Amino acid sequence: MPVTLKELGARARVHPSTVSRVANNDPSLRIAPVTRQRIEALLRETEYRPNGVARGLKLRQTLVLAVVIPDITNPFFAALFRGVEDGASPRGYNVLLCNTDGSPERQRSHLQSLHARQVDGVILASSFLNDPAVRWLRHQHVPYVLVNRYSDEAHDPFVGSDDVVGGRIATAHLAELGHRRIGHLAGKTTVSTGLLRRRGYLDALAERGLSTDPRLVVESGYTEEGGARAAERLLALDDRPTAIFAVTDMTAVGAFGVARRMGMRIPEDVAIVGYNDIPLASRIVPDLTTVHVPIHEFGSVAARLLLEQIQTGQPSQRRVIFNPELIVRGSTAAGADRQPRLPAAASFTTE
Amino acid sequence: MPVTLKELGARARVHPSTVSRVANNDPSLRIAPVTRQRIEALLRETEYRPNGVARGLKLRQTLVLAVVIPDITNPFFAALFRGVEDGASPRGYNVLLCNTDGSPERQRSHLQSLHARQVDGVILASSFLNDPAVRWLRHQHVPYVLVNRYSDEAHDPFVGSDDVVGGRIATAHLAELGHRRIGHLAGKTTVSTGLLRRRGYLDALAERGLSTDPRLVVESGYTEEGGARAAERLLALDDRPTAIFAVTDMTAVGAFGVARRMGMRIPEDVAIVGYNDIPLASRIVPDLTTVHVPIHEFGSVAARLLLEQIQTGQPSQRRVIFNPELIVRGSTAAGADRQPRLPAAASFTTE
DNA sequence: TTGCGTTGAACAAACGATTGTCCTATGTTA
DNA sequence: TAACATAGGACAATCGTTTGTTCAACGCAA
Repeated sequence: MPVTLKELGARARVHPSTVSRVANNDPSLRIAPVTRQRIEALLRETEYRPNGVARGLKLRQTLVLAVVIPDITNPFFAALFRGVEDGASPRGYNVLLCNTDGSPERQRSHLQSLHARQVDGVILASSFLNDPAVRWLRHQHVPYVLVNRYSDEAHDPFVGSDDVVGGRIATAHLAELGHRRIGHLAGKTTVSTGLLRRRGYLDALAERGLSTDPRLVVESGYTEEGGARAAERLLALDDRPTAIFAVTDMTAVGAFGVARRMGMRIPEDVAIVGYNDIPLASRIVPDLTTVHVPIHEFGSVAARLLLEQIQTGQPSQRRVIFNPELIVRGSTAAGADRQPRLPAAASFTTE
Repeated sequence: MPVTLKELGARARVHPSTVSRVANNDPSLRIAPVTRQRIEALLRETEYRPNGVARGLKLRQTLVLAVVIPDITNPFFAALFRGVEDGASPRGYNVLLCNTDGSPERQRSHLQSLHARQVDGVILASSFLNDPAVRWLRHQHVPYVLVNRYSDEAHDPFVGSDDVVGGRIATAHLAELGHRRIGHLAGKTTVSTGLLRRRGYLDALAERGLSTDPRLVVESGYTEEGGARAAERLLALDDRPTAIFAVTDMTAVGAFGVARRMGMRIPEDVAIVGYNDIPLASRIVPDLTTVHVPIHEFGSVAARLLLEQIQTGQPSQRRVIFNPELIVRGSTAAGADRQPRLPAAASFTTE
């Protein structure tokens, strides 16, 4: 058992509250220097650390945040988590991690549990459009920040990229290369990234007067497996696309596997573009053309926004939107120069 | 503010303790059916959830575990974490995640913070040989399980693979292929995996009477970057190795990059074997021959061992050692059949 | 009517820390 | 010398639950 204030009080022959005041350097405490030294010696000797649970109960602050994501084995979320921890840890916070596997039910149950645990705030990267769980957080006055996906436009603090622009530049790139039939692995329409990147895709096609054959847009979800299933459908079409824009890098990786199994060459038989620029994207062969977003910063900025709300006690509505940036690699350009990407200027807008 | 027992007591016109007993279904409670129903209705209506912090203080159990690892962006640790969460979450536990980046100082500071927070147990996958932090955990009576790396042979509950055997089969494989000069990216001698896999490497060479040129063994650490630096040294030798056994897949990936930059072909100019069989291993080109271990199970078994200790209140010394298994892929065998790996029988020994 | 067993709860003491208030002894000033 | 400051801490309430103990009221038997 760790030592308590009561024990220390007994050993120093003072009241526990006095030990507490010395430990916390309470300026309102007037104390004889000799007594203070006796107590301080004892604190050092016993390596006293206040019981965080008791402290949490009294102060109503646990110094714990939570990150809720679909799946930590997806490199995107691993990088995101690091960003959060790197932002929160120096301020004395520890971070809980909850995986939902994309299930609203598991998400809800995790959030309830986190609320009962009195976590100081939640970073949610698994929200749906019009998500009742988000409304519930708001209603319970749990400080929170949405990341990557949002729920209700402009109502929640949010960190992410401009998905419409991202979807557009990805698709435009394929069009510029001369592709006329461009398929889309579209995530889910119940998720903002799915809806918006698809919108960007459609915008780019419309701007160029290209066909928007509905069969070229297939819901894929966000897993490699889902990407594979959707890519199979796309590539099984009679008039199959010569290029594919995948809603995320992991779905693109799923498509890679399918194309390879079908004996198709990338990019000669089918060009592929992903989204997010996870580390894996530059290591597969051919390396993946993708839309770069600053994943680690998503996390650290979200942590900052969350801590701000916690400190002020005020819910915020700040939205930090990063500009996505196309990274051209081998999956679209056969002999693509392998130019090293310059570190992006921290270009973003905040509203 | 969530509703409290006191408020509910007032509303139901009973003492808060009575509400608590109804909520917890205390069998020692004798209560009039009508009163019980009134309280139960109120509990449902308000969706009462006991304050976890207060509960933790009283019950001395927080239902929080912690996982301490070097870096979650390393896919090995991401899979490990999923295993832990999948084992712990169904039992009502939440899991804190702490990254140390391999720094003993950060590890120590995280463990102290976790202890002050009264976490119920710790899963530690970043320990060193003879680690003072592990002794400290033992001394503080914090339930813990070491994973992948151990600190003091046979003293701690542990889940991992037989690293000597793993190192041996990896090296033996290269020797069987005819390689005479086999290099080793050796991790760190301060870490059990580094020491033991190196021992396996040396054993395999000795058994075949092959040279054990000390220049062929280079400390690499466990990051991709570290693997790259070490591989550079190895491949810069006049009589450079024709094959390399890397202590982990990530160091092998570092070596891949270097070999590629030096214009060497894998496996023709240099064959490479990794360790762990992370998902990435089968996706790079050529795909990586490696030593398979059940990463997700490492995590879930560790969670089980930890919860056992917590329930019994007794520290355990159980060690679960999985048999590693060689997966031959393209990084050692030019035309390697791409045979799908059969799911490994759950072969392991427990001591 | 007294006594006793039940029923149906209330009471109170923790868990460990924080913090506003109060108290006593010692000086100091008028 | 009386009144008053001040120094140096002690006291006690509180955060929300849990759980051993107590207690009033009632019914029933002797």
